[in-house]
Amino acid sequence: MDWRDLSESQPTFARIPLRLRTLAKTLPLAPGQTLCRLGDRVDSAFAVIRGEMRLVRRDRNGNEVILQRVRAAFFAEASLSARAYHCDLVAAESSEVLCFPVRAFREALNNDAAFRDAWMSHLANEVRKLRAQCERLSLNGAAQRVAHYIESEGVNGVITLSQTRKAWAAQLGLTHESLYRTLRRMQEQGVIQVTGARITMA
Amino acid sequence: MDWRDLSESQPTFARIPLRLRTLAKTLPLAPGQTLCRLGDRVDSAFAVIRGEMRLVRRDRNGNEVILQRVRAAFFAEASLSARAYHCDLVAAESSEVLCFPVRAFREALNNDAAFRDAWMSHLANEVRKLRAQCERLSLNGAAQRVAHYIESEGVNGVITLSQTRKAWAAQLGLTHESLYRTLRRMQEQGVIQVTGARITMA
DNA sequence: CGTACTTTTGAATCGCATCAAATCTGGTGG
DNA sequence: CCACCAGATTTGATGCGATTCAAAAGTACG
Repeated sequence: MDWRDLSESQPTFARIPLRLRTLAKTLPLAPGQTLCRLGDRVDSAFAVIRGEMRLVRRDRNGNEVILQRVRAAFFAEASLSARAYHCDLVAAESSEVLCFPVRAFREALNNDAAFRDAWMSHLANEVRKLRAQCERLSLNGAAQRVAHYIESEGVNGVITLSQTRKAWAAQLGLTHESLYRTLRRMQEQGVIQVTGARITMA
Repeated sequence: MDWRDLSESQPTFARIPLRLRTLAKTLPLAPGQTLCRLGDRVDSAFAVIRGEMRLVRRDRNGNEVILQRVRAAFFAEASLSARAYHCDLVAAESSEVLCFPVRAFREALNNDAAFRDAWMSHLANEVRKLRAQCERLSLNGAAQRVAHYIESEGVNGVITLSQTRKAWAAQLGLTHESLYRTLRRMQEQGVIQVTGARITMA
């Protein structure tokens, strides 16, 4: 996963103005390395281009509470309109993060209408996806979650998975064992039809 | 819940330019009434001011799949940058919806910098809240979800609930019975301290 | 060809949902 | 002021389904 790959999954990237692009710095991070801490003054906007970043807080016993895990995406978008970061940003594994100077980022949003539109539509799209995801995760029953995923992420009851089933299971908030069994059961009952990476609601 | 209440929970409302405000229309909806359908041309941006709206799709058997439930908030934000709505918008109960002409809304975003900033920060904030919510819902164990909620939504391990516990349970993806039992157990184990609506991590 | 990872199946366990019912609460109208 | 009602809160008993641990078979890649 590099800048180029990211441009495909995150179309917003293609709209980043050249000037802002030249100001971006790629920062390699070792596993466990901290990018910044709660309370630090916001000076950069970030995107993960390789690996996984975690937004964490610590309770008074020092236990980590994971607020978010991020792969191949912008993160901490809200810090653009904040003074200080509201949590720690830590690399979960060996990762690479793209850093944009926040001042230049804000200016670009103000001056470049195309970039701004892309950014707003990126945010709105995230909101839509995340709300669907929340709705899905609050369903109980693995089968219901699978059906919801196909209906909401697929096209006309058909979906082609672009990830392993193990990763899909994690996204659905299930163990991979549960997902495998559920898919088999649903297929047996004729609710879905599985052909490789292609799944169809019957 | 009316326009005034909404302004408190949704600060974005205060930033809506006067001109756009005068163009807004309040639309009462009966339970089950459809506001618009998948494929309809986008002509309005919406906010629920009373009741509950649902964004739904139907599978080929006609079963409703709820993509989102919305109370007291903007919804279908992504339709601002779309041609057509991507799902049905239906009132779950007797509701009131604020409708903004989408053209005027887009113009306001382009011309009014303060409104635009408020809107972007609204969206970014939604993204942050929703990502935390997803992370929470993918935890298993009621106690973990409660702890996560207090750590991420509270301040320094303390939270004052502004809703009934039943509603909180729903938000956590639990039955209210589970939540009551979990709170009692956590209190017995000294993990939290409950004082009315105020809950403190020990 | 070996290694790492995914996919698949099995068995045991545990926690949450579910159903049921009692109590408590705030708000309404008599 | 009290009776009453709707909804929230609380506790109990039961069953199902997901997790967990274990292990085997399949698959991609160097």
